Amino acid sequence: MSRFEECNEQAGFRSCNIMKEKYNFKEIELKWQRYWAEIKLHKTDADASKEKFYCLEMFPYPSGKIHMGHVRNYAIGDVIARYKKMRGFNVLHPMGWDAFGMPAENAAIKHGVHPAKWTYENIDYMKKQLDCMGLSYDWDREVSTCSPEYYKWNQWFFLKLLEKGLAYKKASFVNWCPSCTTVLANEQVIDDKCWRCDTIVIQKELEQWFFMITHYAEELLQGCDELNGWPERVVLMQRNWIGKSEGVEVDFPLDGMNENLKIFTTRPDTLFGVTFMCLAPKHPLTERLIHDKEKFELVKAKYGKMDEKEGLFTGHYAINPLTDERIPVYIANFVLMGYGTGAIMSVPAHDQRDFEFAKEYGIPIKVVIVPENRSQSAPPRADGLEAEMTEAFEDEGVLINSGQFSGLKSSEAKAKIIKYIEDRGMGKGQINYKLRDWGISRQRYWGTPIPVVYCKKCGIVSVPEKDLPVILPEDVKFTGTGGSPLAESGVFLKVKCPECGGEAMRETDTMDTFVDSSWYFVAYCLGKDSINLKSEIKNPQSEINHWMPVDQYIGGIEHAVLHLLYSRFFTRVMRDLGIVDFSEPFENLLTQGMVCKETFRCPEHDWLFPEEVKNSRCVHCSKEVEKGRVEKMSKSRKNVIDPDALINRYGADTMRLFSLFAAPPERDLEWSDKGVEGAYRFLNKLWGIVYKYRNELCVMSNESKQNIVYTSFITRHPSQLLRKTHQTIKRVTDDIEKDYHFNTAIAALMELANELSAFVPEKEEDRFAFSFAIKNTLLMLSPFAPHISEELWQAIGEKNSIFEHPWPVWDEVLARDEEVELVVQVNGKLRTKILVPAGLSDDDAKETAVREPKIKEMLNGRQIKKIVVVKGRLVNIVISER
RNA sequence: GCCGGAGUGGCGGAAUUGGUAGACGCAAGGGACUUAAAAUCCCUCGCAGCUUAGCUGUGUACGAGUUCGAGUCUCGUCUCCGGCACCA
Repeated sequence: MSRFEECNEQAGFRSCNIMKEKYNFKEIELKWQRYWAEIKLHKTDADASKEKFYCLEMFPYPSGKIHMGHVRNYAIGDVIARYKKMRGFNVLHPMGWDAFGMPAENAAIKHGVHPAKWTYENIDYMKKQLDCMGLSYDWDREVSTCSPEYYKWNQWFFLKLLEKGLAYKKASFVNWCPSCTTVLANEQVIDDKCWRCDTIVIQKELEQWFFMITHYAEELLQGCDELNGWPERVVLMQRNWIGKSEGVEVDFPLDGMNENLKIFTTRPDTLFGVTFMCLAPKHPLTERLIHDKEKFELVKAKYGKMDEKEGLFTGHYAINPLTDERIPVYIANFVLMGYGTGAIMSVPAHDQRDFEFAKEYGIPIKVVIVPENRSQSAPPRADGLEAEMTEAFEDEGVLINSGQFSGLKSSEAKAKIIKYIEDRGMGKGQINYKLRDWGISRQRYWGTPIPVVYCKKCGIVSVPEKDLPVILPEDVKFTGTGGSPLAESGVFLKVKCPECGGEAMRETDTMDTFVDSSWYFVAYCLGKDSINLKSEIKNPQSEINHWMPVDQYIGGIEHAVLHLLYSRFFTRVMRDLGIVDFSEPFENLLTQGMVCKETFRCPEHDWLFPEEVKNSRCVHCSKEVEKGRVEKMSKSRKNVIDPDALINRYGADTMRLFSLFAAPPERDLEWSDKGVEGAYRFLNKLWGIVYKYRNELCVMSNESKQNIVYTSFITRHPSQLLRKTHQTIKRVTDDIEKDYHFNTAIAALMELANELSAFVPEKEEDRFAFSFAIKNTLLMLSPFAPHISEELWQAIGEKNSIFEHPWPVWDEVLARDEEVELVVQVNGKLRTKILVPAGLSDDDAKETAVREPKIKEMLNGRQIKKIVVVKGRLVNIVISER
């Protein structure tokens, strides 16, 4: 007795084998979910005899309930996981919870419930929801980032980074959300607003912990070349975010002061065109240079305002080291302190911002670059000063008015000028990145405590490894009035210094939750209760190295920069710690599109839920509703569909099928209630076909167990249905393999089902073909709609789980059509189609086409210039015009 | 502004990579079954015209081009969506 049969017997799952007429999804979905759990169908262990496949979907934040975005994400992942399993891979398919975060704390403030309680209750509920979807997770590997067993390792990473000098503390201006009373990363600020609550973000100076991601900037950039399995646009966004630019740092001596002004430029070829210098308002030298305090405050206030250029002449001059010219020094609001040196050389002729500034303040504009082919326009003035320009010339070209470098092309000149500068000690070549170090401090409770203490005597002391985890205290009040709640906790705050034993205070900030999600994918490899990264260092039997990298990662495009970049950074840190032996965590990435729906708005009641609209009128006031555009489903617009309601009404299989059928995974999906009905109809139709022939199919299925008889039989009796089945296997397999185009795969299955429902098996070979077609339809449908496939599989007399059965293979010969439609064109225009035997030679095709009466008539009296044949498809006869 | 991506029926979307445009689904219209409705099944379905068993034009945002042949390739224009945005 097989393992499955045993389980069946015990659990009684297959004891009642009488098929019902009606498709009762509620009954069968529950039945199979229980069955799969019982036999631990989805449990995975490392198995050297099979090729591994790590299928991972981005884990959710346990906000309370799953939404359609999750449904789509996890349906896609589940199809891939189940398909790969049937293809013989040993598939790792885990799920967990990105469980730290602000909503839990907000709930605590609002409702007085502890974040832990709130979070774990949400996890319980959402886990049930995921199970109701029939997802094939190995729950034995579930992780929750808010558990001390997990966040201990965040703290461990922190200590390792601190040891390596890759974690440090500095005072810095941070993006501060007054509403969330916390710090935000640059990436969390969108259009000057908080990504979560849309409040305007202000600048505030705080002591912050940073991870030195810039240490890996170049490597993270180079690594982009290897991300062949990622969507190009995501790779591009990563590259842009890192933002490498090559140039030179040049020292401009300040006239009459024993001081240099260091600037960075990517255009050393324009150095002869410098007519002023600009400093950022926060540049360390500004305080010493300015006289007009009042005006300075104005400029400072306009820092970061994009629309206005505001400057202040300091009265000081710098010396251009190449020309010895005296250059006026300004303070300007548009110069950023955070990039380069915080000071720039300004070349108004060749930089639009400088140009606008120069016009405003009456500064000369000196042209030093001309287009390479500038013979047609007027020659530049000898002094290079240009009054007539209307905009800067920012392209590269040929140098003029540039001393010994005049006449050179920009590219050559850049190299030569950099060398000239370096040789004379005026500066040096320099590479800058836009990428900033990662500020990880958050003034919040519900996150990983940062494991350091502050001792009056010893200063910053890290918590010894043996004392990890530093656990979040329970005695915390959630008032919502600013600052870190941990600072209020008596038990937590006071601590003995690990070094001197004296009085010390704990760090009260917690870590950005992006730390949690930067390594969770390796935690799954180790399993729920055995996360121990330290023992993974140089471990020859490493489970992590066995399963990683992730073969297919699936998630939303919103993580194109943040999460993915941090994960790539952490993977390199883990590599340098000896935990992993690779650099890129995600081999292939699929970014699924958003789930969208039209919006409804009532003149009186504002946004309406779909169920609040009846016949285009508001159910509350009967006013006509305004139909808005199709937008991403969001609670604020109320254009949402509740997965629970959908499962209740149509079942998980229908919900999965529709969300996979309506659009290819990477594209946005527009929700359609009618479309869902279509998916439901399809499943009902299939149910009806199997029900109608259930008795014959059972007999067939048993007979077909004698494989040899079966195969030789169908080979001797090819039929249209058999051919269609083989063609469908080919199409579905190709569609899944080629970029996971599930929508067309499902369309092919619908076609086959249409053929099945029209088919009336009469002769014995018909019944064989029919049985074969049904079996394969179910096998191919099973990753998409697992419950109904498993149920019908049982109904046709199969004894084992359908997911134990390998994915079907097609036979090229049997898939081949006997007759093909030959398109006949005359001068590229379709004139007729004729049915011809497959494999017709080109000459025969030509002859057949020319002999066709209609074509013959058209050719009458004209000269055939040539005939193009596309084998088995088309004949194009090119004739002379009349 | 810069960098990407996209534009195909009433709608969601197909089209073997240069070879029948509109697969599959939805909606719509007609019919069958039914006392009736729902469900189900069958038929029609890009647009226009005609001498209407059919035929002829025309059609993949717009305009050119390459080719025997273009939704697909090239150039130009427009529109929409995303990312970055004073990065020197």
